[in-house]
Amino acid sequence: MSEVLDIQTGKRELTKATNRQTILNAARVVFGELGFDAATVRDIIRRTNLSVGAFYNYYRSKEEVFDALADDGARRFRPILHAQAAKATDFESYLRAAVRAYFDFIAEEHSDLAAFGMARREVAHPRTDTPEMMAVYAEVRQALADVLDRGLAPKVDLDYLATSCIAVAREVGDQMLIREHVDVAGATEFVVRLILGGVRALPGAGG
Amino acid sequence: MSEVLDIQTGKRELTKATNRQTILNAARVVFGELGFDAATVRDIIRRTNLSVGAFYNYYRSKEEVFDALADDGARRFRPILHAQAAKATDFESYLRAAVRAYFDFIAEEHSDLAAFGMARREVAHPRTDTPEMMAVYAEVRQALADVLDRGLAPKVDLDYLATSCIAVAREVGDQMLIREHVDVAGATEFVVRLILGGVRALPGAGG
Amino acid sequence: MSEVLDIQTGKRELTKATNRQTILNAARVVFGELGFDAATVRDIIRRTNLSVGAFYNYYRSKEEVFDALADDGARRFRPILHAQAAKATDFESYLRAAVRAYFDFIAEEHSDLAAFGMARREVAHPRTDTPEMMAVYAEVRQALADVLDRGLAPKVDLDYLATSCIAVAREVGDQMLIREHVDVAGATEFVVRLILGGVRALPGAGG
Amino acid sequence: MSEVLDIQTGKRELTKATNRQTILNAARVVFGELGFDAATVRDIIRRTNLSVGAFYNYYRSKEEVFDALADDGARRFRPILHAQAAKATDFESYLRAAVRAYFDFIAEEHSDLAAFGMARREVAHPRTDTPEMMAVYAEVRQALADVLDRGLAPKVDLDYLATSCIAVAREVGDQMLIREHVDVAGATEFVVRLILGGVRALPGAGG
DNA sequence: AATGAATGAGAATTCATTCAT
DNA sequence: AATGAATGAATTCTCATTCAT
Repeated sequence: MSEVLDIQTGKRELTKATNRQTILNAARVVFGELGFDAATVRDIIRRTNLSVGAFYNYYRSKEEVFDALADDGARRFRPILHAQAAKATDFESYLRAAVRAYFDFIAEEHSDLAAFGMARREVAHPRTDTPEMMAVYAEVRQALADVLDRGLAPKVDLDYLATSCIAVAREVGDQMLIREHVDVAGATEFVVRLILGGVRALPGAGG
Repeated sequence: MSEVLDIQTGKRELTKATNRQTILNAARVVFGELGFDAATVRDIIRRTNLSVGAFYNYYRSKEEVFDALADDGARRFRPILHAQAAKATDFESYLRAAVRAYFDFIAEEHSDLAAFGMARREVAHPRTDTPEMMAVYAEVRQALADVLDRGLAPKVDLDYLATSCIAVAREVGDQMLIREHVDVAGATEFVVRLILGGVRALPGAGG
Repeated sequence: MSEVLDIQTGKRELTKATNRQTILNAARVVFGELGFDAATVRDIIRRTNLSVGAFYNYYRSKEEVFDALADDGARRFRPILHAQAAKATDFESYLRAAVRAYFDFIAEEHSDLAAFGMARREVAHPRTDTPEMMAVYAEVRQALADVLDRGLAPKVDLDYLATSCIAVAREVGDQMLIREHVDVAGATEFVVRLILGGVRALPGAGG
Repeated sequence: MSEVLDIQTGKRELTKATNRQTILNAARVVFGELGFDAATVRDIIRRTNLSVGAFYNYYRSKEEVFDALADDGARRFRPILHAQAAKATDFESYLRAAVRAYFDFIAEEHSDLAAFGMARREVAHPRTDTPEMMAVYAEVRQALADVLDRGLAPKVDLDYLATSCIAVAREVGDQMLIREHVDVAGATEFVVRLILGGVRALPGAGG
């Protein structure tokens, strides 16, 4: 009987995990399309087979899914980023690895969503920041700051630079995803060259 | 009768044009603080001497003020941008002029808002973009794209580049405004060098 | 024109006052029938010509109407009670005056409601305490305690006695209202005799 | 299988009857604390080892537990009351016996609840009546009415009187329970004297 | 025009009850 | 029987927009 229970419990647990993820996926799309404020809980559950009540079985509030989304993204991306960072020997290799990891991450994310039959629609008042991505930005920002902090002359404005790198990666990443053929390698190369060239041109930079 | 009222109340009756502008100013502040969704019409009129009813005499909807604000920004910024562009002789001088114009614009905007005594309150999910600024981004993006289109080797990915330039200017601009001393010249220099250096490093770029 | 405005304003103010009272009256009935928890805002506004929105124009929450109701009752009954108390020379005359005032008050209240075409229905889980009445009880309790405090031997348990008097007046009052012919004089006489006789029989009481 | 479970878990499986009682006990506490409306089924089962599903195996609805609780109280109290009534020879002895039995009952009930470690939390609109106690009131009311009906002159208003007696017993009972030292004898004496004295003073009463 | 109360659709959230396991 | 996730109607409250004055 305990075996039977295990199987039953196993099914239950599986369903629960699946539902949690289903809601999270739907929320990612909806927040991405509409932004936090405009997105309603009903918008989210409409994209699932679940009921309003089920939503609240899994998340205590709209805010909580939002946060869970951020956690989810950060949790999945952080190890990837760290692994790449460990292998890097200089700024260029770090930058290339980080950007590549980020583009791979969002490309995979993107195709996951696409597999769900979800197309990113254009919206009247665009808010493309998923909390997930915001968490990823924070990660990248910190890592960049760490590396830049060690390798660059003190005259470089670190905040400006970190923020610029993030911004470029983010925007080019979005552009990349919009295109028919998602070319991760090409986008990575573009960003790396642009940033490296730019950094070398900054006053006080080693180059 | 309005004359009678003027005399009685002792203050000049606001003209129609003035009222439109009053609402627009209030809306700029409120949308900047709360974003489109969270901002309510009552939030806006609370910052004026007008009534909800008056709001709807001047604008047909909340959305319409939002759009009007965007138009207003674009309309005010376009001549500035064009004037700078006219003086520019090469990509560097154009870039510097455009970025400088943009930073001047947002710095002025910023001090206007500050003059309203706005203590930017904590907001759950902060939105710093007024529709006005968003419109300005669009202007700059277009101008940059035009110039880049003419001046660069065909191999450069124009979308990526324009997008990157805007992103950098926008993010550095936000950083600049956050700081105690708003240093337009310094921020401009940073952005120009970064982008120029980066562009030169791109494959197919002239040099 | 100011005259016109006055009239208009006058009408406006009148409507507002009327609406406030309308909601209060409806709330009195609904809370009386269903109790605070079971009563819904929609139950209340259903008994008026107003909309949900109007409810929230006048009261910020369900709780606020509840409190307003208590205030209203206390505010209207307190002066009546005090006037009667002032004329009283001994415990009997005070008691009679107070009980009479209370019965007059609830009888009038009752006929007001009846005039609105509202009949007190029986309910599954009876909650007859209107916040209004609760406030009145508090008033009476205090007054009784004051009088008893002065006139009775210290051995009498004041809390028990005050509470008992209130309870008797309250319950007999409810019975009185249920009957076809509302006989305020008869009910008053019953209560006064019962309590007076009872008090004299208590140990330590003067009688 | 339940045997297997018993052995495995090391505790005796609760029988159906026990479960019913467990739920009833939990419900008594919860309804006492929160009242019918505010109490949720989950509040009730949270105080047991059972599940929501089990709740509905034993009772068809929240309302049904409420009623069962009332039945339970009435059923437990009726024999006590009747036993006392049997011994009574006149109105005074009956009254004393009935009041005493009632106070004993609620005192016991009260200490049961206290034994649950219940720190009667602050509740917005406190409800001290369990349905059980309400049923007991009804019992007493009926018994009193029966006796009064036989023993008093026809001029006495029976409804008023029965209602008054109940009201006094109920309120004094509540007061009694609030106090540090629960003095059943003292409270009984107070109520009996008050009512007896009062009854004798009524017009048409024998005394 | 200006006013601000009225409207009511729609949002987030709760909870009694059902039902698959 | 027991379990607890799923359901969705119902609740409180908000706010863009309308409209009588």
